[in-house]
Amino acid sequence: MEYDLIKRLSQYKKILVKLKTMGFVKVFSDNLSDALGISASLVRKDFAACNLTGKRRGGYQVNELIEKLNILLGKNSEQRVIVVGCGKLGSALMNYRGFDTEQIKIVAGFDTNPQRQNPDGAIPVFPVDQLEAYIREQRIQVAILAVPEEASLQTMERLESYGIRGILNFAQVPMRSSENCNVENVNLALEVEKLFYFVNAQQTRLRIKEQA
Amino acid sequence: MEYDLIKRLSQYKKILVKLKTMGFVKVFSDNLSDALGISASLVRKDFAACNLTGKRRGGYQVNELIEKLNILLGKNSEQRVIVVGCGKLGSALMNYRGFDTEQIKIVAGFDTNPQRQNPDGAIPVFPVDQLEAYIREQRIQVAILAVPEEASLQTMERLESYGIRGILNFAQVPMRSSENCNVENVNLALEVEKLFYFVNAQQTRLRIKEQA
DNA sequence: TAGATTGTTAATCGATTAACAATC
DNA sequence: TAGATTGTTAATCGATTAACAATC
Repeated sequence: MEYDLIKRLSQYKKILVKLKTMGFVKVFSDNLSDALGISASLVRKDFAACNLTGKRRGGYQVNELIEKLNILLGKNSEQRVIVVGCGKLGSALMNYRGFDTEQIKIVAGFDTNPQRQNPDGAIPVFPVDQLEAYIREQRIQVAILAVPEEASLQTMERLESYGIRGILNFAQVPMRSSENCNVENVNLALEVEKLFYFVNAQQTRLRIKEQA
Repeated sequence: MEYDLIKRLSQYKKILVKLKTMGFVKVFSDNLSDALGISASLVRKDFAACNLTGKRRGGYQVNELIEKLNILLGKNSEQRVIVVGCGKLGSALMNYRGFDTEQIKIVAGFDTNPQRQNPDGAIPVFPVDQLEAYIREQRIQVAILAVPEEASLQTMERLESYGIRGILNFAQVPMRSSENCNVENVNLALEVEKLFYFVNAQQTRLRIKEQA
């Protein structure tokens, strides 16, 4: 999975920004490995894979790393995203504060329900039949999908055909990525299930210990 | 990561339930491997690891699998969860439809803001100072954390000290699991970042191709 | 019996870490 | 120069797959 690398790149960047505010000019692979709980080898390997070079004795330049990581992560252009499906979850995501710090900007929402539409809002919400025009005119590449389960497959296919290249999918049914369109599935129920599995497993283990 | 196994167990279960409604009585490892896009060996290995046995010629009993998977995933008792932080995201999660089908029940919310409190709602929202009493009295083990970044660390520590064993964390700062408490971090900004990385990477690749 | 599928062992693969020569 | 840190190669580890003997 190349996914882990991207995740780490993003983590490196966050730490580097913090270090910069603390006055750091250079960092060593050891510093970053400590902060992330991974080996220094992996840090160096990641950097090498991304053509981020350091000096054999002087470590890596913080400024240079941040700048290059921003380019790699596409942070130098604004990251415009639309939200399709503006029910409770969708509209919560439209106002999610966690996006602000990451140059991610929700530019519009779309919903079939006229009561949720509001073309004049701070973040406008349009009817779904304007999706295609909007995506093509504004050259939108990434969408967050928060429609009810029934509509998810059909909506996903429409988004792909309109030229969307990346989808963050909150529908209960996980979707697979296609050649043109990368899909990240966020399955909240599954995450909660994992937690209960661990809680149960832990208690079972304790019970076995007590018996022994 | 044992995480992948749990994820697959949950996926197996979902498929098996569907197959059951279609009248299936038994399944072969081949059927499940096709549905999940993994090898049949892995299916058999997963089942062996969970003491789910089949017959050398007759495959696995669908009913038996579902039942045992439900026990493993803790689905036979109701999975009660509280939501801490009932802003837009938190209250959207309280009403998230995707939990219903998985026996996950949001039993209460907690918020410091009196305007959001509503002890008599369908899902009551209490002041945060009632957290400890509620968790201990109701023996709550799992919490969803959707508080603003400033409050996340402190709230997490409180939850742990009150006996919470699993936390689904929506705060921007990822938290590490401790011995007693398992933390799953949902970092929405990171997910969106991944998508842009792929979109960019794909376009870069195309550009390079064109130049060649 | 012959055929099919499990359960399990060995092989493969990819990701991470350890080690160390190159070099600042 | 001596010492420290990178960049890279070899070793390790874990997860997945392939293969096949056991057996229904």
